[in-house]
Amino acid sequence: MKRRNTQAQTDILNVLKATDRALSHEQLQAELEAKVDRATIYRVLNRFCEDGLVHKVMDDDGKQHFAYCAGCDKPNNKHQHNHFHFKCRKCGTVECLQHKVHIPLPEGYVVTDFNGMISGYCKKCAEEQQ
Amino acid sequence: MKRRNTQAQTDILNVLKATDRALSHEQLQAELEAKVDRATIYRVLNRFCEDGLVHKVMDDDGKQHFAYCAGCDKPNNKHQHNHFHFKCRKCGTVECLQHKVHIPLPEGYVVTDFNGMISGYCKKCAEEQQ
DNA sequence: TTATTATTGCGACTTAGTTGCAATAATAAG
DNA sequence: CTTATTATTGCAACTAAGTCGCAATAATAA
Ligand SMILES: [Mn+2]
Ligand SMILES: [Mn+2]
Ligand SMILES: [Zn+2]
Ligand SMILES: [Zn+2]
Repeated sequence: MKRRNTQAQTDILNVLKATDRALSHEQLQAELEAKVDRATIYRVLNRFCEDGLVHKVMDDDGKQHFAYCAGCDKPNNKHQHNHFHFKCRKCGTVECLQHKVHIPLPEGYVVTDFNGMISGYCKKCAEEQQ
Repeated sequence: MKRRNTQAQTDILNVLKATDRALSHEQLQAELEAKVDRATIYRVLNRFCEDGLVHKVMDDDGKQHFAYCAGCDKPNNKHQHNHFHFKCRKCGTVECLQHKVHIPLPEGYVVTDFNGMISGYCKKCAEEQQ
């Protein structure tokens, strides 16, 4: 399937490019002044993931967040998402952390995906807390 | 609220104690020959999590898995779940890996939870694959 | 200009997990 | 042992996130 250029796609990609955060569907839709259908947003995001333009992270509430691939590893031309994410329980932001991880696996195991998420309170919210 | 001893609870805990894996609701229910209601299973599991008896991990399909706390860190009497998990895309098992991780966070950030999950194929399934 | 087909919008659907409420039963009190 | 208290359970209804089928739209190729 050859990809086509559409407004919805460029709008969504621009929102993602404009931040270093991983956005939930909800957050993304809020940023899109142009009304784009829910299902379309999900389809576009999944296409971006397939194309390696964006990566998806699952938070511990089971909600997916999408981030533009900027700080991702590219060892010998292979794209890897082995970095951690931090989710603030108060303000809800999910940020990509720089820190890369390599976890030793039992012999014979094959890795296809990595999902690392730490939750807590970001500096701002931790201070406001009390 | 003081806890009471019930059959459902001991059954569920026994299933979890008998394995080193993190079980989904579905997998757990399959192990329970005694019919326990879906909602009850979830409530029991969440109670166990509150009590620090069990920990919950989210897989990248947004499905939660529960494991008995055996290999969890206990620095100065504080219970921590900073280990990784491996989920096999074929057989669906989620295992707790020994490997502990400490991720450096920006100053002022406060951690409350850790969720680390690697997906791929376990040795057995990788070999069968082809 | 027309044909091809990727993409969109809409609604219906699925799946995982939660919640309200009345019934049940574990523990404490008498 | 009997009764009272209330944590726990089962059931059904509900929620929320994400997916899917399908007809309409529109980007690209011919
Ligand atoms: Mn990436
Ligand atoms: Mn633990
Ligand atoms: Zn925050
Ligand atoms: Zn396997």
